[in-house]
Amino acid sequence: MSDIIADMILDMFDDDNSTIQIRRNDLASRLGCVPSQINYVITSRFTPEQGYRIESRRGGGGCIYITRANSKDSAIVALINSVGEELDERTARAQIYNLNYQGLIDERSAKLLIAATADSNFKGIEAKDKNGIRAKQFKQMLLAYID
Amino acid sequence: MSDIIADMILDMFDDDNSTIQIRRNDLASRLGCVPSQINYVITSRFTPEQGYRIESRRGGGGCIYITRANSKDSAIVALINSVGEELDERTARAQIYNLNYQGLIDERSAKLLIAATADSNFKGIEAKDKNGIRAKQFKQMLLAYID
DNA sequence: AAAATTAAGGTCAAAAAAAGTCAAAAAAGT
DNA sequence: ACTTTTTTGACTTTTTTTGACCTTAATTTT
Repeated sequence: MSDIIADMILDMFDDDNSTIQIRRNDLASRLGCVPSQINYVITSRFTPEQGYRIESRRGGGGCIYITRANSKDSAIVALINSVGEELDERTARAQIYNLNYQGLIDERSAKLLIAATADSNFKGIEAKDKNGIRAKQFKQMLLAYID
Repeated sequence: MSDIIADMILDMFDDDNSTIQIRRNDLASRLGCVPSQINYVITSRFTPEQGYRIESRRGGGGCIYITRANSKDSAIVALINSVGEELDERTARAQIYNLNYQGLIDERSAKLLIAATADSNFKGIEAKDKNGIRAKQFKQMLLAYID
């Protein structure tokens, strides 16, 4: 079942269309599965490591957006994969510096990334938590950059 | 529906026109919604924090005025100062959207800000902590932007 | 001029419409 | 047998929609 759901989602992408929109309940009832299975599929197979970014809105008219990185951005996706679950400030800085040096991101974005990942934003937060948040944000921001 | 209403309102603004006027009942019946939904949209999406000011007159000939703040340079600084110690995802989003709409930040930066402030980055973190981190990051990122 | 009527907009809370979470049970691999 | 992945469903949270009732202002009637 999960494969079918994943295929269905993949089929919704077409070449010029890097973002799709799904209604969770619709899709679930069309496929005859419970709605939460859609979440399962999304969280297990449409991860940042695979080059996908998820956004959603609850409430009336709500839906789930899935954005896919396109193939020319493979360098950034590769970097995302190298990050793992945690990321410290030093490493983040180095990566950002490098991305900018290689011309993969512009200077302003590099500045925003540096600002976001600075340790001073996380005062009082346990190391494990902050490095986890930083890793997630770093990946999300890079994905946002490329779409 | 609420999106349609919001768009309709946004469309009424043009460059030299920072105040618009709407007749609540008119707009509601034109769009086929109940009048109070107009209030809902206004209070949820045209808040002072987002740079809008609302005035209205009841009674015969009454109407609602919406004024958009058009402070140019120091607008970002003003916004930074208006953000307190905590910031939730929803408010962040609204502010980012507005900054971009008013041309104070570019689209890519808006995307990076949205990505950084997304709630999904903070799974498992206590509300107070995450809103604190978000507030700090938001301010730091905006400061980095205007550098 | 006062009273009544009509024409606005305002408020608030309940109901509905989504999506999210989490953990237990089931199935599939190894 | 044990481990990982999938399936399910009960419960939560967020956001939107709707409607009944309230307040204010302008207009009309007495």
